[in-house]
Amino acid sequence: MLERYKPLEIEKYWQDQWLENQPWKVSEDGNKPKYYLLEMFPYPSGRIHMGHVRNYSIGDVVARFKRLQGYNVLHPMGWDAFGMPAENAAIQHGTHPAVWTKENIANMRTQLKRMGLSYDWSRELATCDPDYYRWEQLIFLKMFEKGLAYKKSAAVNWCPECETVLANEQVEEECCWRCENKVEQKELDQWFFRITSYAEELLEWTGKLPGWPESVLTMQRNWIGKSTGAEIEFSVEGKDQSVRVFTTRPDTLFGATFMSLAPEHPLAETLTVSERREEVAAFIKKVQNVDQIQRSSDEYEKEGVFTGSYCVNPVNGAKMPVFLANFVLMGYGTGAVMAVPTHDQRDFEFARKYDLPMQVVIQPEGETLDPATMTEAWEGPGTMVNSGDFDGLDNDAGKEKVSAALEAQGAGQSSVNYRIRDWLVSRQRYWGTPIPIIYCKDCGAVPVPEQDLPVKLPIDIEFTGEGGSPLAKLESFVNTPCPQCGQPARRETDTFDTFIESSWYFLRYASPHCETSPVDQAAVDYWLPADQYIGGVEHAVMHLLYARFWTKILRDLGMISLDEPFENLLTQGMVCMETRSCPEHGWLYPEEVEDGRCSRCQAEAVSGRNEKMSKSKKNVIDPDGLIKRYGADTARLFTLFAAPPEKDLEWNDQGVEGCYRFLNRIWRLVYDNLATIDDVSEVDTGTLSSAAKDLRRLVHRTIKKVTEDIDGSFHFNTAIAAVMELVNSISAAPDKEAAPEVLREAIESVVRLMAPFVPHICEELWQELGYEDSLDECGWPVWDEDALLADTLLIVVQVNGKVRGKVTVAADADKDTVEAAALADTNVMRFIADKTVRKVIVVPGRLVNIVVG
RNA sequence: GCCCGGGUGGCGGAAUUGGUAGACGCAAGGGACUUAAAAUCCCUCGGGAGUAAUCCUGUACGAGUUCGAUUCUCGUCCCGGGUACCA
Repeated sequence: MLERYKPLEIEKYWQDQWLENQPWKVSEDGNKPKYYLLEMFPYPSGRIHMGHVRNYSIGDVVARFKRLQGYNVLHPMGWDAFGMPAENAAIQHGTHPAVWTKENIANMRTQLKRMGLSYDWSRELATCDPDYYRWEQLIFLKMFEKGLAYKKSAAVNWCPECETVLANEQVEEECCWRCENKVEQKELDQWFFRITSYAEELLEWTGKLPGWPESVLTMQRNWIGKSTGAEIEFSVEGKDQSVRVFTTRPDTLFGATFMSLAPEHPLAETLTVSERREEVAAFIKKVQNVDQIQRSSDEYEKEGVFTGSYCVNPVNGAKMPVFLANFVLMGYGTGAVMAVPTHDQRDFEFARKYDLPMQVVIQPEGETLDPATMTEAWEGPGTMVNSGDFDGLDNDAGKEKVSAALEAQGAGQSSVNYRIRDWLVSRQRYWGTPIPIIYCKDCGAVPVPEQDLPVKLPIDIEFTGEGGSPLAKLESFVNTPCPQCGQPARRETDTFDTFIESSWYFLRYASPHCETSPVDQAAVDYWLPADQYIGGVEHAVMHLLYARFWTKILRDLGMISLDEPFENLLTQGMVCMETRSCPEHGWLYPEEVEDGRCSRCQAEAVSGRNEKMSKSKKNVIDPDGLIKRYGADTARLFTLFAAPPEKDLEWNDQGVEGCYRFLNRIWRLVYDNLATIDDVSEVDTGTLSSAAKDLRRLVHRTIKKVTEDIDGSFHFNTAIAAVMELVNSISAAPDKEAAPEVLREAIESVVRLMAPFVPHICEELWQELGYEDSLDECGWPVWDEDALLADTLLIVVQVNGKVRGKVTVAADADKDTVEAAALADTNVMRFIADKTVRKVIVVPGRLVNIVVG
């Protein structure tokens, strides 16, 4: 055995072994329980970053741990390969997105292998591969057939200078990121998925996912945003038209004094009288330039414009002026609200500004509201007043009563509304899955016949970042005969949102090479649901909701029988770091800062916020340097030890050295004791000295702690700390050579317990300890309950809640004995001597609190 | 704005179900070994008082519940994530 730990040599040896033997290649096996461990697959941005190292180190611990526990573990890896950065690289550097992506995948695959992650690489997939996206196109066609995919008009960010659609991220302070021109909103015909049809089921199942963090479930519930209320129809005075509103407060209907419509509302134009047309048009234009987040914010100045038309309140015949208002969003409800200024704060502000009438219809208990003196709306509960037959009712009961009355009258009914909107999946970009639709001027939108799939993304294409969608300019792609009538037609040139690929890749892993359908049902039945999904908390809503949605879609298409894809979810925190910038050169990489100055111009580097490591802000650490210097085991250990997984990890590279030192300590522990423990008998628990018993107790307590820290809570940092303590104690253990069999058990336990975290060094040491089989073969250590028990316990003694002493008692001492020992402690006696003992609280095995006064 | 998290020494973090605040590691200081350096080992390490025993104080801030609060409740401040075309 070598005296020194040489990580790079060891890691190369074991990685070569793993490459050759593929020990983690799995198939369906009825003899073992299955365990599907899934980590969110990466976008191939170029190089792995610390977030990946963290995510995949966490996952690998669990995968290796479960394997050691005897599970048949599926642990796959792939690439979320479509997306905007590839196209940006093409525009900026002239590299084709396909080439750029392929190179990145090759690089990152090498990097992941260098980390010693236990993947079944035979299942690797890349979403930009036609063998993958062809199935997505098929699923889309089936959805189209069932009406779950449909087209409608929706707004996009449009840069008039570049003549291109911009993603939200490409809009900086309302301007295009490339040419800095003002961005406009433009209406386009786009494809949608009817996720709203699944809103109720998606919501209901949030109550049936006990393995998910409550915070994620709450976020999803709020995102779906179910609210119950009523839809009410208001006829327009003097016209054969009506405005439908959704309200959660039908109980306030008698207080509705005007109407507010979204500026985009289809009736906005027809309801505008000719003399107000100019003013209204100017207002609509102004609102269109403001984004929705700003529009719905509380601080945003509420503004509106009168259309000149009036509605009639169906319950009291009141004449209600119709306004367009900037805070009403077309995307929510019906895009129109009945305004009740007395009981809705936004309506209140609006009414005060435009001097509109107010009528109190809910009186809170013990108060009398008067519109003349009110300074804000009363949104709380109360008794209904000024509401005809409903006067005197509790407003909560009134909600249903009013809805019922409206229904009888034919002017409305109770209704449920969701905040969630249908999923817009069209993207006016190149690097994505082509949408398999052909437009014929006679037949309309015609699906590409199944046998013609996949519609392959053409490769011979130019990138300028200007002039609209690149695919639309490629005549050879666009022009194609109509599959129905044969006359010349045009292909859809939009591509799919890349969130679609990540909504079903975890199903494809079960049968990644299936050539007859998206998934092999038997394989999905065996492997799914994923027992554990691990990924960044930033995906709490969108990705995780879309993945749940598509699982249900595939179920309803009869392709799988699965309601939910992920049994347990671990959302890891982000890896954050301070950003730094130079006034001259913009964002700076850490290696571009020397002594707080920009390495290029020597200007002082400005420290920015601490935020998620991201390439665009250059606050990233390249894990490669770490691995080259210390090895993969140290890199893994450090990310696992630095913080518990669900917490954000603030990067600081000082702790790395300590982890490397710890691995050296383990190495030396084996090296120094190898001769002593070379040939020993079994532990005989009957004849152990008290020192040997103490060591053995700590060994078994550590096994228990590490097992529970990994299995229950993923608290790897405390698991590792426990092994560190064990190593310290073994080194310091008195007279350990006297019981070499206990020493051997202790040292072997250290190696076995660390194996999921730092596999290379542990395999190597396991071999040095004389084992020929891999650690994988010997299973996870089991603790001996009898070895855990101690003879004595340390009990803390408090007086009035403050620690005043500690006493040691026999482990089986009864309450009275413990109490007596506590009262007899000399320091404790000082504090109770001249006082009356009022109460003594004894917490068995822990503490005694003496209350005096 | 809205929704979801978080805030503990110089730093990362630990603390079972409300029961010794600061485990483990880093950094720092002191010492041993060495011609020297590296490596390793030993000691100190929240703040304050004290020779010491020990005492006071301390978990973002302000209240509350409790024999006892980092933990539970209410309010405030600050930081991070998401906000539907970044992935």
